Amino acid sequence: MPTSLPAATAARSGLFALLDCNNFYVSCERVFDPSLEGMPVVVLSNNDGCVIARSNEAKALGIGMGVPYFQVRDLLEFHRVRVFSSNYALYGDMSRRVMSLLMALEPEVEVYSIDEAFIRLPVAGRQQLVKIAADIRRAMWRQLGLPVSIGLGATKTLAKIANREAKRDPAGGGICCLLPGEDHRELLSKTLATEVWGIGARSARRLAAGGIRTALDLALADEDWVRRRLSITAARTRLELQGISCLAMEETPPAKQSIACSRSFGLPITEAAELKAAVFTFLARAAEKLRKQQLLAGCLQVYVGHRGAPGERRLRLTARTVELAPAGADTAALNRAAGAILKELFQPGQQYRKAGVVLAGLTPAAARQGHLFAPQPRAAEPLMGALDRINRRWGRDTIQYAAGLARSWLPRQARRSPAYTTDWHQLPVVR
DNA sequence: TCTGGGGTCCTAGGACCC
DNA sequence: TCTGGGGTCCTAGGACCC
Repeated sequence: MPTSLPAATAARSGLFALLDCNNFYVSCERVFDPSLEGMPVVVLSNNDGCVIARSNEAKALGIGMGVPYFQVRDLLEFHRVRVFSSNYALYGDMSRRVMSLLMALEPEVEVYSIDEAFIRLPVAGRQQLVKIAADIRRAMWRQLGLPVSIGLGATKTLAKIANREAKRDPAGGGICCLLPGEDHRELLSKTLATEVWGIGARSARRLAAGGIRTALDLALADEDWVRRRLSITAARTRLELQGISCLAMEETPPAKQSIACSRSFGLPITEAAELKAAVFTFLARAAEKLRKQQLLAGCLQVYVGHRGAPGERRLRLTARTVELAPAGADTAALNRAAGAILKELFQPGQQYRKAGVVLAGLTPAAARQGHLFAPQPRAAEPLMGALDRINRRWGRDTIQYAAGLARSWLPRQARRSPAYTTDWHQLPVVR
């Protein structure tokens, strides 16, 4: 086993920075409601199911990430924590603003998630790099009102670790640089293996079985052992921790391989017509995304979630997949296929709690394949184009298929804030 | 009573072929 | 009684991410 880290090789390849918006959903709520500043705030997942974002004040109260809402409801009430249902119209729009501002400041940007982006930076002195990061932070705060943290490293994985440290240690001013040639062993030894990007609970258990508990342990572990006992992915992570970059920037997002839409229901559903209405609504959304990306779907999966055997806590999913020949993006044709699947899946008396659709086998619409036996589906194109334009102009579901109208399945959203930035009728009013 | 949603990638195992 | 081996493709399920 090697006892020291290999010399950093970043001079050739430059540096990675990771920008991460602090407590993003909470920060979005705070932008439009300053009374939330300094207060404990949490944001719930869809259906008000569990806690998915917490302000620092809420974290300090011991409210965990992902805990079911009902388990902490009393605690939240006791501490007068402000609770919000998730408002993806708002978060998605704020995310677009973050990313376009960042792209205006920096030439090489990879949007990694709704609240994170990697930035490629040239190798430079610490002072110069800190100034670049500080300028980005200041711009995000002044122009959008959002606090962000920035971590720098020779690899994406090290930039992730630097970012955690930037959040943890306020002395760094929201910035942490792990520069090539410097000794990061202390920070790596304080970072648990589970906290490393790409190492989940299961991998961490396997690593622990081999005596590997920290990021430093993993960086120094035997390559073959990691490769054999875990995976090629973990072996890459090991190299990344050593400062050897294996994960490149992806500035243009790769073409989607699947498009999905699913929801948990606010209340259990027992009627076939209600279940169908839910599935048709999800399909309308998925098909709209499909057409927006100018893709065709080659297969459709529909699944429904219901309670399993008595005593089984987890939701059980039942699914059917059909091939679509020819591939298409016509909502009416997808509805017909979904309707046929639902006839097979539906069981009277069953209580359904969730449903979803997945469009897969995606191909570019421009490369449409002819089909020997089925009629060409192009007739639907003008109709779908008009439908999308009207719904974009006048709001989602202005026009929809009648079988999708029933709304008994709608998720719970008891505490949602207004769509401040994406709906004229919900603009904040200044008095 | 009440536990999200949208993705990607890896692996193992079986089918199939020569 | 004797019963290959290696490669590819596909799929389901799991792990992981935010």
